[in-house]
Amino acid sequence: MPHCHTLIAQLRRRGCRITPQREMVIETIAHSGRHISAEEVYEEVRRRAPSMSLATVYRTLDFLVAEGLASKNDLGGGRVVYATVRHGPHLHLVCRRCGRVYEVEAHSLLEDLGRQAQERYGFAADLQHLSIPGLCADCRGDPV
Amino acid sequence: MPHCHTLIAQLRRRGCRITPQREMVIETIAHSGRHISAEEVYEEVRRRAPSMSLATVYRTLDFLVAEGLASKNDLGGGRVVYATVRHGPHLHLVCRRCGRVYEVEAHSLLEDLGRQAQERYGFAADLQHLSIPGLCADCRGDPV
DNA sequence: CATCTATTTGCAAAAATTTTCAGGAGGAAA
DNA sequence: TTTCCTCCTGAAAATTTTTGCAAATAGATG
Repeated sequence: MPHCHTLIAQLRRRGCRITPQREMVIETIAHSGRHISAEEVYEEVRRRAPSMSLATVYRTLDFLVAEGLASKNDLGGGRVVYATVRHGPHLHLVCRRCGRVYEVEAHSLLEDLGRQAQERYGFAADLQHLSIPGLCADCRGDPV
Repeated sequence: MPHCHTLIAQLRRRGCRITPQREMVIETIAHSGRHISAEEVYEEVRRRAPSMSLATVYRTLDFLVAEGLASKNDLGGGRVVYATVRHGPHLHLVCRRCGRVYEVEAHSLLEDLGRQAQERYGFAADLQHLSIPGLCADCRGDPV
């Protein structure tokens, strides 16, 4: 089953309304297979439905994030991207100087972190696309 | 030495220019002792310097984040807050449903995570104000 | 299939954030 | 202290994101 269908099925199961607009946004993010900006989603969706408004794209993206089916990552410099939750937990190491994003595998520590958050605070952490700011190797060597 | 002086001294050491505007923004965040929005910083700063522009507040905040002296946290629902890096590493567990933010102590796992990022990827993670999205205990019990 | 109602949408206006650009000033060097 | 160069600032414009509201509609029910 395609990824977008899985997501839509989940929403149905929760009793959320599935509108053509929502489907298109979901399909667009899911099919892109990468992190994509609101503007890109909008452009893509407009090809199929020129009447679709940008506001709806934003609202749908927020909706998906609130439902835990998509992640929102602020990469700095006005770059805000979304992606569906799909792969296993992994990290985005976002360099606060050059803005590069290093996507790295989740290791056991991440899982431990999630387990601890659950056990200690009853908090179900979304670790699918966790962003961590910092300084990358290149920028550390070039501090000025 | 007051916290804001420490921050300013660090910037000087790095060769950054210290302007009155930057000092005021730094003092405002540092003295607030909490997470504060750009708008709040602006209002506070304007009392002392009515000519200060909002654009400068935004630029200065971005600058501080890029320098690693402040953190920027998107709490969802249009709430974006800043804080100076001060305490040891700690987590913000941000509920994606109700928006509440639970500030919890850093545990050893967080330090391990930072160490691994450093060792494996040469990435110096900022763990002072790490935000993790998820679902809080209350909202898990009330999924609809 | 027709009806009903809470949700969702599009549009337009508002709010938030970033950029542009012409001065203005921090601070290194003389 | 004065000069100079680069970076910083204010103001306005541009861009991005959110919101209010009337109209439209998904999905439950009869």
